[in-house]
Amino acid sequence: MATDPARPPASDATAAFMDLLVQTSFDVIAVVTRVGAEHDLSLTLVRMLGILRDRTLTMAELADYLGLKRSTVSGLVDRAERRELVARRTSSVDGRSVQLSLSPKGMALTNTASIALSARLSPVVEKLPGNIRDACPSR
Amino acid sequence: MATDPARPPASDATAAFMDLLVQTSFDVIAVVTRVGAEHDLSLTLVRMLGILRDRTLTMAELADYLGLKRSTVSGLVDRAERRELVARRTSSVDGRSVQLSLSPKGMALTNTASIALSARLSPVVEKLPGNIRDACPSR
DNA sequence: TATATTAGTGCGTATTACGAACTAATCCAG
DNA sequence: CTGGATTAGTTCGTAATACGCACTAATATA
Repeated sequence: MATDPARPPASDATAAFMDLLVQTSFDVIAVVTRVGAEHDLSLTLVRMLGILRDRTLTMAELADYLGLKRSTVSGLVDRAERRELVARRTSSVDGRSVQLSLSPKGMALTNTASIALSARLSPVVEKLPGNIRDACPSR
Repeated sequence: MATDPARPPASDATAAFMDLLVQTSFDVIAVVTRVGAEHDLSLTLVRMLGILRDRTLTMAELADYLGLKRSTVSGLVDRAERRELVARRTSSVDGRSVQLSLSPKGMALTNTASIALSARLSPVVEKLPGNIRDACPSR
């Protein structure tokens, strides 16, 4: 779960903040990965569903969002489509491009996983130093 | 651990904070992945080097740190060893177990990548809302 | 209209990850 | 002190992820 909080030169406070940022990020991603796995979703699939939650995108756009190559996304969408989480629809405007969107099933799964995630994330938030946690807008 | 009794219950604002946390984490991991890739290191390899930076571990211990199975770590270490980033040494205490440590080459690469990472992380920090960024020391 | 360009797909390969089966070393009961 | 259980790691087979390259089909442009 964790690269270690290797103590950086104590003089550089910015480096310490960076370390906290990286460490926290690894923790968060570990939680996302675990919650995803409990719903049979890889980290990449979680990201994909999260992105498609509010939009309809072409393959190329999705690849850009994910920072992946089109051939990679093609296979990703293949598997998601086989599981009926997303649907491909040929664009009516451009016969080459594909409009991707969440299926009802995909939407439901995304919502379920998202709720589970919030619950599991609180321990990570609790671990944050007070001054950062205080920036949490709930007060 | 214990929630401050004066603190109001979780709200939409907390959910927004969680979203920021997850989004920022994905951004950070993306940077780590990219910087890693520039040094021919996968995200998992980066984590592994980060962990081994300050310690010597057995395969089982490393697997625990990474949250991976031993068989997975075995292959990971195989490839890292082939690249002479880490060294396996049979424990003198227990003939079954292996002591893993960074090689000089692995240590050098870890330091190089770590410096590159700090530089590349600032844009992510810049993107944070002001009140959280203000919690960054030295600012 | 002929030729680029663009959108996606399919293929071969490497890495990452898992579980199950295996080997070797150590531990422990009797 | 010996033989069965445990423990540490490895190996193997499989699936998902990711890449680059070569390809098809559709659109754009010269």
